[in-house]
Amino acid sequence: MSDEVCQCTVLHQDRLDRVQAVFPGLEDLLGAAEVFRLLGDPGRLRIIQALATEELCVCDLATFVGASSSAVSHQLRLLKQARLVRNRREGKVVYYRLDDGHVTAMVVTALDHARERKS
Amino acid sequence: MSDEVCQCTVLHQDRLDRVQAVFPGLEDLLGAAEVFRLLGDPGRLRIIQALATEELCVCDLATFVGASSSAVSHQLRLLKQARLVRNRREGKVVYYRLDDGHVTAMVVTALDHARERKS
DNA sequence: TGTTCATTTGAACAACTGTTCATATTTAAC
DNA sequence: GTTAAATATGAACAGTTGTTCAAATGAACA
Repeated sequence: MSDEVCQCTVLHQDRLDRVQAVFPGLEDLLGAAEVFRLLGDPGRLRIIQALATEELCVCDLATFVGASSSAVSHQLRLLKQARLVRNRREGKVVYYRLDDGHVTAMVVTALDHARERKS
Repeated sequence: MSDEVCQCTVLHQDRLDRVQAVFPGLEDLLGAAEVFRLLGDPGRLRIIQALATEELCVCDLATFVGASSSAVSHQLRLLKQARLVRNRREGKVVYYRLDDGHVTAMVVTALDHARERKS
């Protein structure tokens, strides 16, 4: 987005003031956007949804979403960086699970929205 | 993602069966992913966050996020298609607001996550 | 040590996304 | 009708993203 400003005369400055007053920190907002961005890919969301039910290894996930383990591993790395998933190693196998309940809550809400607003 | 399958011998078929059992419809999952994708852009999320507080017109939003009204209008069209925002026209001005409470709930949760997991 | 398997990582490439710019609408006021 | 203002839309372009492919870890076991 650029820094261009429209030359409207009907700007509602009072409303913008109220919006500014409750605006979260920019850092937090960017963090939230990053979480949403990661959940916004169908493949990753399928991974997340699977992990909401069971702890699974990379191979399980690759089979489940029908992708290469390399692709899944790349995605899991991103999800881990954003603290959406945790992992533990057991021998050669690495198991992944959701990091906390925030993710599940958001997925449930998004599914509700999608179901109610079906066109 | 391709259709490649890994040749693991330690697949946990029982776990995958349980995951499959509770899996939502593919259509719903794609809808949820689309919602997340739209929330995943910082500019759009800022728009959403502003609309969570006040009903605003395109010019207000353009000023607030520091973008052209054209750019904002493009984004609002996407948000409207996904039923995330509604609009009403009053003369030359079009006012936008959130469509329902789902969005606010997800944003609050994502902000919580971002705040708790700050590295 | 050498081998095998699960996973990870890096680079490159195709596909997608958001902005810009120019051009339409739509409505109100003259 | 004309003009002006707010918003919308289409095409094109730059930046980003996800996958693939090849190569590299890390761990068990003979």
